[in-house]
Amino acid sequence: MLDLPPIDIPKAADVLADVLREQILEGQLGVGVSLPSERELAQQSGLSRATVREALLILEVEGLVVTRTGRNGGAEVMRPRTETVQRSIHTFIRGQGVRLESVLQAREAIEPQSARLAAIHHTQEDWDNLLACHQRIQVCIGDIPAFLQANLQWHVSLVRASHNELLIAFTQAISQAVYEATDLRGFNSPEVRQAVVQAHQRVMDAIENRDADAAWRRMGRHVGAYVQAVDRRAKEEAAQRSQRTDGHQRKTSD
Amino acid sequence: MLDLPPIDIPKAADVLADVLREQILEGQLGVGVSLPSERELAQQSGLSRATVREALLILEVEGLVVTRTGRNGGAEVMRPRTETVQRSIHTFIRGQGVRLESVLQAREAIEPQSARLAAIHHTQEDWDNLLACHQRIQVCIGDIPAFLQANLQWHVSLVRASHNELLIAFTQAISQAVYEATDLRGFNSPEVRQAVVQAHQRVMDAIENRDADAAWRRMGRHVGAYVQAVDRRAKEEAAQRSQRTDGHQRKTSD
DNA sequence: TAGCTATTTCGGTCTGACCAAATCAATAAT
DNA sequence: ATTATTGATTTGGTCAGACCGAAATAGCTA
Repeated sequence: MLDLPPIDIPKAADVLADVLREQILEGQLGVGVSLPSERELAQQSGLSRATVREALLILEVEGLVVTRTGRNGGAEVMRPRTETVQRSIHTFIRGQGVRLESVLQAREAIEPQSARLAAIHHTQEDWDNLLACHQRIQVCIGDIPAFLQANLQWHVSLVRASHNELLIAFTQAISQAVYEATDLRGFNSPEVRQAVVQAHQRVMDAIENRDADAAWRRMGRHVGAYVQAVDRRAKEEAAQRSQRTDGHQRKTSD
Repeated sequence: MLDLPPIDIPKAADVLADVLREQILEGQLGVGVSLPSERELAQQSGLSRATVREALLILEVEGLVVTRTGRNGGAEVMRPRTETVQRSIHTFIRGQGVRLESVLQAREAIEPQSARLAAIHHTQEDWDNLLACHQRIQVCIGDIPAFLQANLQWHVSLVRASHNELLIAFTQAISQAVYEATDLRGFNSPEVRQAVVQAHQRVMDAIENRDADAAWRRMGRHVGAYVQAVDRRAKEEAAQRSQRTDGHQRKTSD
């Protein structure tokens, strides 16, 4: 008796999407090139228009094409943008219920290296952006939500200066998650916010001097301090939940 | 004269996808729950079945549902898997033409932190997997492709031991890209491969002793050495390309 | 009871139609 | 001659209805 392993019949739309994706990634279909119209693709592939539409939709969700309507519309090949990766990571974090602790650990890995590379590769424009963010933070130091928003932008600006697309995509996704999960009360005290500004200043000094090691070290301390602060708050709240209000308050710093 | 800003008419399928996605991520539709059939969703939403199918396809590409055929089939809610993030990053790297240099820089950021966390959080099972990979590498040390494949698995096993889903997803995507872009000639000499094994051994010693700092430091040196080796090869080839065959050969070492 | 077949309920695919948006070309007004 | 207007054309977006194949269930038979 023949014992066949389970055979998977791929869907027609998936097959077509695979073919087109490969052609795009292989470079045979350059950025900006317009694919044939759906009706023509259907005729060429021998599939129905509905199936062709499914394949194109897959590529669109993957960020490989944009489709415009109207005459001379259709699917146009595009570069995958960082936003696509960002969306995917963000969905993963939400759907998987990734804890803030894990997100911060990833940030602890990525941002020091980003600072290091920024010190080496930053341009004048990068520096101007970073400086603008730094000043915006100081202006907003009294408005906690605005402060956090500006803080996020500072981190993104910094990693942009690294000119490493992967780190940029990772950081944007992670920063957004951190921002959304941040407990505002952690920034209640003005001293904490002032400490953040000073830490940023130290990192920026290193970057301006193109001192890669110092930038790396100081950024590591900065994000590390944040992790510890969150850790401390979590423990405090756990202690409060267990009703043992021992009455002594630790001071949050940096 | 009225001056209207351009208004965007969202596609029906996108709107439906947004609604369903939000319900899934919000937790109102738990993992494993089956959505109504396409025909029923069409009736409830007042849209056509084709539009409903489009919305479900979007969610499927995003890794939020799986759809099975047959009676009692349909779209079932699932957790986004690391594979989804992996695919997205992999597409980004290929489509954007991210240089190996940039990928290695990202790896340089992620893997030392992974080793650090692995030293802290690894279980017996993690350790067994890591050891198995380590031994497989030594068995395959004469077969360069198999060696590289086993090497990749060692790195993935290590980051798995960190129990940080984000770092795991990042590393899987990055390692795959590194593997695909690796120039086999860089591992021509047995000394290089032996050095890799020894570096792994040192990292594993630190992990076994739960020495987080040592694991972090040694992993940093290991991937840093890899970056430098690739750098050196790139410079050599650049020199060769510029026709200045100066006849003196540098020796590659880890 | 065990095993087989028919039925039912699904998604996957196809056909063909119509609508809305974007473009282009021909025409009319200045 | 140039500009404004208008209609035709192309193309994606949506819809309706049909059929097929896969999978679970119900019912029938041995």
